[in-house]
Amino acid sequence: MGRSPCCENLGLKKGPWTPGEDQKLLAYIEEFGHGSWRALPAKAGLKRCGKSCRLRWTNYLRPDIKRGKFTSQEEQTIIQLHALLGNRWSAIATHLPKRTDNEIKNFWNTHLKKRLAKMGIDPVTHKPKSDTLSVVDGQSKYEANLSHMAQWESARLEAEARLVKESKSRWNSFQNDQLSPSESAQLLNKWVAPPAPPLSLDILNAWQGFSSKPSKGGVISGTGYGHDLASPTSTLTFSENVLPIPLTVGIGKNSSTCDDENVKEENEEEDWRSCKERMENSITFTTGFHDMAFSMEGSWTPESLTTGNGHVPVLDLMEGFTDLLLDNSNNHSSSYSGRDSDNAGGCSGRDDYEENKNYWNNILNLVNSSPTGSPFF
DNA sequence: AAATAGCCCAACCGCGCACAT
DNA sequence: GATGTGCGCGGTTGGGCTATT
Repeated sequence: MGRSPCCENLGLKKGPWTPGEDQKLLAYIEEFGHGSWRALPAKAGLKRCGKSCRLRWTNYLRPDIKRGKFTSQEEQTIIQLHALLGNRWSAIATHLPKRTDNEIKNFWNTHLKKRLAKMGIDPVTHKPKSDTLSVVDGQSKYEANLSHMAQWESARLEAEARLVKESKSRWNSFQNDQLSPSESAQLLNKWVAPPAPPLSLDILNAWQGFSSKPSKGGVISGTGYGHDLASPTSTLTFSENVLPIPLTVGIGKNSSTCDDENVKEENEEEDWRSCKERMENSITFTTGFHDMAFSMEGSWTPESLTTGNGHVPVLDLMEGFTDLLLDNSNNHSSSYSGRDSDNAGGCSGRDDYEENKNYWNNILNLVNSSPTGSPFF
């Protein structure tokens, strides 16, 4: 609705923060908490708007910020989450402890995005820029399904992020209030009650259930989530364009077990061309979609995420994609030609299965170990 | 050594959501 | 229900730094 007027006030300082200003802000927040950002500058003796103070604190002064180079693990996480969530930096940041959304955004824009572009992949759609793949019914259906899944997880992650923030702010307020021990205990219980069963990706839970205990035709049991796919409250619109749809058939460094050694000498451009050719020739690309059996009205079951032969096309999509990127980031000019189009029964089918399992288990661990699980953090 | 280009990132801007009145 | 306020988010900018010419 209304625009915040705080920054329209004249006489407020803008631009880079001085060490003195940092010191004032830091000292004030350490002693009193930030409370109302709007009121903070006056109380702290700063000639800044509250918004500027909040930004300075959240992006720079906060003590729990990790600075410096992103690790390859962090890169991988960003790429994977971006493929799923798009530019929802705050949601992505909730799964990268000690990194700010701003930092992640900058890193994406200055590094990862360019890397994608260089490889001929549209960083927005995560599709090859010259998308020569024909759209068949099965694929369209699949894209729609995947879009729906991604929307779900996006909504969930947003909710998760909100929970985190609420918990944070309540804890701050709690700290600022002068309460008796019993009152404190009561409020603590109320505000930072033990979290409900860990929020995690339904898809991943489904996958975990699948990978740990394949069962026929049953919903995931024990997670508390697998059975409930009622519509999320989020009304966000998740563009299907952010989905990493066609990227990964036959790509990924881990698939190089079938590669000709000579191919490793090829440069990135050639790699991508080779990749595209293989995608275009792919058979599993379409059969995988046709065989996708899950219903958007029903539950996500381990079976619903797989094809008839137990292969998981959704996972292929993500896995090869991130591997490809990370591969490039590490200057490994290996080919990603490994997973042949007929790989359902090919040389790396079983490997793929294991890789995918590990891949998604890693993400699941990442998600489940996110700050949400901690009442205080 | 100077000029230019490109990179990087802190900070700003404007929008939209949630909530209060 | 309409309006105002506070806040958070994502996009963008601008200036410092480094590399290249």
